[in-house]
Formats: sequence, structure tokens, C-alpha cells
Amino acid sequence: MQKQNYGEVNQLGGVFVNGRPLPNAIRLRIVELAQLGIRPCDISRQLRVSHGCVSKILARYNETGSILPGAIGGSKRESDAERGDPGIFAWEIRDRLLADGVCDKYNVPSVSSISRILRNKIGNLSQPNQYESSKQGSAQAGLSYNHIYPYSYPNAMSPTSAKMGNHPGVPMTAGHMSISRAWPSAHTVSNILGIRAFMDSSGEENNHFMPCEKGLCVFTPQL
DNA sequence: CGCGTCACGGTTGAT
DNA sequence: CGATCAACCGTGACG
Repeated sequence: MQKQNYGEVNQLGGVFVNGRPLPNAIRLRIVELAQLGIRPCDISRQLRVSHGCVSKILARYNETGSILPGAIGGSKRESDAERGDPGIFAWEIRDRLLADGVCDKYNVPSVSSISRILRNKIGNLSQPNQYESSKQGSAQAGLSYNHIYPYSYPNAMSPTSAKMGNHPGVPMTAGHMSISRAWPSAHTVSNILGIRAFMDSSGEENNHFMPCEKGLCVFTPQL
């Protein structure tokens, strides 16, 4: 796996790992600052992230409403959509909202609300409605747990931005940062049914950044 | 000077 | 099991 993959340092002084997405906290921070009206160039300088990356993340967020990186790896020779599976379901959106940190479990919209809005918006949504209850139990038992991101970041995050990343409340092993985990980027239902591992709900205490009603608005414009 | 875009070198993960 | 390969990653540079 990671052969002692310490982060490299870009020209702005920021730590990054080549080939790997930025930590989720930094992504969230980028979007946060952008919504506060900070200009992308200032965000780039402040977070020590290349402006190309800031632009990319912001553009993605504005388009999809998601902060997360795309699904890395895997052969997508035939996408599930072409095999007849619809792309996404209401409960999947709900899970996604939780996973993104857009909503917490107290203000996340109900599945029926999302479903109604979706149907209102799309119209001809075929709903095979395979609402299996086996998803949670079996998947959690059978599959391995969330692969924690194997980021072996040293503690050498930027010393100026040290206040955002380090939460003493979050259980954090010495070598691993547990704030970033494997986000299942949830392509299809079968995918979600296969992967059901995220959000151990141990670190959701960090809702001090009150994220993005905008993300929710993307999915549920009428709520 | 800001920012959109892309080649580059890299990693990942399903097939 | 290992190899393949298409997806994505952020940086850096160009325009």
C-alpha cells in the first residue's frame, strides 16, 4: 500500500499527496470560505492549495453540490445505469447528505420528502423500489469496515491552519487521521448495497462549521 | 493579477 | 492471485 507516502509540499507551502485527493476538511474549508465571499485566489493562498485545485473543487461543488472527490479507481467498463439500474435513489441522497456533512442526522430531510421532490423534478422516474432492509445489517456484518484513508500524513500540516484539522475529541490514531475516510461515491443502488460503510458517527461533533444549506438546496430546492 | 483549463505524474480499484 | 486499465487526484504552467 502506501510505501511511506509522506506528503509533498507544493509551491505555496501546503502539504499534499500526489495522486490522492485533498483531505475532506480542506475541501470543506474551501467551499466554506468561498461561501463567505472570499475570493478563490485568497482561498488558495490561505489554505495553501493550488488555485487550479480550488477552481476545480469549487466548480464541482457548484455543479454537483458535492464536496467529495470523485470515485477513484475501478473499472467502469459498463456503467450500472446502462444495465438498467437508475443512478440514484432518495435514500441514497439522504445518506449522501449525511456523508458529505451537508446535513446531520437531525436536519436531514426524510426519504419521502426527497423522493417527492425528485419525482416532481424528474417526472418519469422509474421506481423499482427495492427498499431492502438487509442493506444495513448484512453489509455491515459481511463487508469490511470503512477503509480509513491510508493517509500517513505527518503532523506537518500547515502550522497556520493547525486549528482546523486537529480535534482532540476525534479519536485519532497516531499515524492516521480519521477525519478523512473512504467516501463511497455511490454510483448506483447496487453500489450502495454493496458498500455500506461510512459515518461511524464518532466525529460528527464538529458541526461548528454549519455547512452549506446550499448543498441541500441543490437536492431539495423546495424544502 | 485572477482564474479557467490542461498536461503531467501519480494512485486507486473493479475487471 | 497478479496484471491491466480507465477512472480520478492536485500541482504547475499556460493563456
